[in-house]
Parts: sequence; structure tokens; C-alpha cells
Amino acid sequence: MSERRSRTHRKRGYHHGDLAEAMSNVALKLIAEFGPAGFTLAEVARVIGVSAAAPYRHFKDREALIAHIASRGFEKFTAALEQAWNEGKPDPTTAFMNVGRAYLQFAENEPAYYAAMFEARLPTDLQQDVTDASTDAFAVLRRAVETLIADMPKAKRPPAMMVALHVWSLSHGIADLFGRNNPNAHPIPMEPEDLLEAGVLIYLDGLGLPLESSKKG
Amino acid sequence: MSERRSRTHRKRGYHHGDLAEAMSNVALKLIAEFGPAGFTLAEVARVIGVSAAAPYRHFKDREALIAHIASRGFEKFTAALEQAWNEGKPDPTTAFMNVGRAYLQFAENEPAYYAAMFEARLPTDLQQDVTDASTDAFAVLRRAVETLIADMPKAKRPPAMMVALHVWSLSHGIADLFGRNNPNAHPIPMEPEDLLEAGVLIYLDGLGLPLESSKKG
DNA sequence: CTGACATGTAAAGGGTTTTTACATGAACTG
DNA sequence: CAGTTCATGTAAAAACCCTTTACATGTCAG
Repeated sequence: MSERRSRTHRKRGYHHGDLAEAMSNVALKLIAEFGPAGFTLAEVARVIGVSAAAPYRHFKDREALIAHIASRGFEKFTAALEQAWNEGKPDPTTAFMNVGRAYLQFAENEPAYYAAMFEARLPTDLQQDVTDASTDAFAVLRRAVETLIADMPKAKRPPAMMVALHVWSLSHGIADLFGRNNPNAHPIPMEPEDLLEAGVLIYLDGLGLPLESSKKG
Repeated sequence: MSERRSRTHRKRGYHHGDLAEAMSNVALKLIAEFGPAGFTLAEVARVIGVSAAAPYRHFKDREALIAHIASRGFEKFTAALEQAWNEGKPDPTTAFMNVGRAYLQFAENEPAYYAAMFEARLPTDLQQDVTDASTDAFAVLRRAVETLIADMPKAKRPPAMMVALHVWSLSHGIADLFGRNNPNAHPIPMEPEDLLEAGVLIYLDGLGLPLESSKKG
């Protein structure tokens, strides 16, 4: 990948070398500043310093580029959650909290990806592709929940799907309302990460999950 | 209000009668379909059947109109939550659940207002106005929480602010991800309202709040 | 070396938004 | 009820931009 790029990158004459990649990068910057609806392919071309028609060789239109970015974003997101989960080590509860932190950190560190993933208004077919790409990310969370509640007695064990939806929703809500260092967001008296951690701990307690601290203690 | 409108509405000649109101209504329809970034003042004018320059008599630009709609939306939202809370009757827990339902119902019944309120990307000064307008709505939730936890022993009582933030975030997360009958959202095996209710009940249980059913029952 | 294909350019076509100068008529005043 | 005023709408022009089409370039395979 970078091989081909460096090879063609040497001579920057008529051909750019890796315009598609450059477009993604520029679009990410524009999305971060103006949102998924706040840029055009012509503007991307201008920033890169290429003719206005060039982008159309690589993406059918603006929405195709956004969909591409959103899908790539979900891949990175999935990887980040997976790494945070780390197969449930050192223990499921701690690992689960790490997943929550990773969720918010992704939204903060990659606000443009996050916006493309959750904030874009795409036509049905493209949006479906993006939604499909999100499946893997949700699966990470769901499997983590399954591990987390595996030790509970069957009678008291909640549906993993429901728990995953609750945690996903709370995480997304916090990210959207208070994360992504939005300068105009409502000020809150704690860090988003801590707000999420507290919320999840209370919720897990409400589920009757024996937490590590009180279990092993 | 409707008095003046009906009076001037009779003759529909050169002057429209209440163009500002008509603009809000048309913009809401366009926002519902294409999002806050998906329309222009010229398009609004065209739909209404008025010249392209007319809107500028009433709003400085597109963003001013969105900000106006967002602020009006928060007023309606506040009223809806207040009515659902109904001074904590019949009992705080039930009333609190009603607030949660009202939250999601507002997002479903008024998706355009909701989008303008939470999804718009406005310049700092306008966004600040909208954020200010949201304060009253959050205050309703916060006061409800205060009532809800008032009976808890002081030592076990959580900060009302934190609880309100958790519930707000969960509500918004569910609304954004699964509410607003988005045809491409991830399918989930329950209604958003029920998902929220279950989540809040579990959370309140985790807080150690004595729920009505187990308290009075 | 040569031909074919991917990639980029130039320029034109089509559409749109916003501004400016002017027109209209509703409401007040006497 | 006539005259004046001012908010409100129109028309037209200026500016901007996106997208497409026909053409140019350079890379790579044979």
C-alpha cells in the first residue's frame, strides 16, 4: 500500500499518486470542522491542489466518499474496541470498562470518523453498507457483555443483547452530548469517561452483577 | 397570534401574511427529510411560492433560521417533559418513567425539531443561544431526579446532577441510534421506549433507589 | 518501443444563492 | 377617507459552484 504510494509519489507531475487516499484525509479534516454535510468534492480537490474533476475518477460523488470514510471508521472503531477488551483480561469487569473508555476516546480522537459513522445522512443503499460495517463493532460489545454476565445464575441473567444496547446507547449519548470537545456543549462537572464509567457501574450493579471489587475483595 | 395571521391571511396578494412562520414550517419538513444541513433559504422560498429574496427579510441566513427552530424546539421539549413529569404524580418513579417516554416520543414525533436541536452545526454565537435554550429542559429532568432521590438516606444519595446526566445521555443515545424511525438503523428486538424504561429501571435499582413496586407493593 | 488504460486537465453547461434597487400595500394619522 | 410611511415582497443581476464532456498525459504490459 505505502509501497505503491511511495513509488508513484516520487514524481508529482501530472498524476497525483494516491488521490483517493489524499481525498479521504482532506475530507476527514473538513468533516471535523464542518460536519459530514459541510464539504464538497470540489473543495476537497481545491485543497489538494488538483483539478475539480479529478475526484470523480475515484468516487462517484460526495456521498460515496463519506460512506467509504464511515466504513473505514467502523473498521478502526472495531479494532479499538477489540484491543480494549483484550479478551476480557485482566478480568471481565475491568476489560468492559476499558471498552467504554475506548469508545469515548475514539469519539474524541477521531471526531471526523465518528461524525461520518453516526451523523451522515446517506441514501438508503450507502447507509445500509455503513450500517452493515457497524455490525462488527457492536458484536465486540455484545460478546464482551456475554462474557461479563456468563457467571450469573441463569434465572437472574439478563439478555446480552439488551445490556449491549443499553451500554452502547449510554456511550453514544455521552459522546454525542458531552464528548468530542464541542466548545458549546453543556459544561459538566466531570470528564465524559468518568461519567460513563460511573453510569455503567451503577447499571451493572442494578443488574445484580457481582463486581470484581466486591467479589474477589 | 392566530388572530393576526387569519386577519392578514385572507388576502394572499403581494404580501404573504406570516412568512416567518411559513418558513419555519417548511424548514421543519425539509429538515425532517434531509437534515439540518439539507436545505437552503432559496429552497424554502420556492416551496412557499415566494421570491428567493423574501426570506432574507425575516432571517439573516439559513443558520439563523435553524437556530430559531432549535430554540423553539427546546421550548416545546421543555413543555413536553414538564407535562410528563406532572409534578411527580402519581408517584415520582412513575412520573420519572413518563418523562423518559416523553423524551423519546418527542424525538419520534418531532424529528425535525430534534435534529435542529441536537444535530445542527451552528456558528459559536448561535449555538450558544441554543445551548442556553436547552438549560430549561435539562432543569426539568434534574428537578425530577431530585424529587426521585429525595427520600434516600443522605449517605447513599447520589449527586442529582450525575443521575440526570446519565438519564439524559441514555435517552439521547437511544433516540439518536434507534428512535426517529430511521429506516437504516440497526434493528433491535424491542421498542425504544421499552429499551429506555428497562435501562432506567436497572440503573435506578443500581442506585439503590427503592422502586414503587417493591416499596408499596 | 508501442498501444491501451488509468488518471488528470480544461472548459463549458447548468444550476443556485445572495444582494441591490425598486414596487406594493397595510396600517396609522389627522 | 386620503395621504404618508414602513415593513414586506419582487425582479434582475452578480457571484459562486458543481458536474460533465472531450481531450491530454503518463504508466505499464507485452
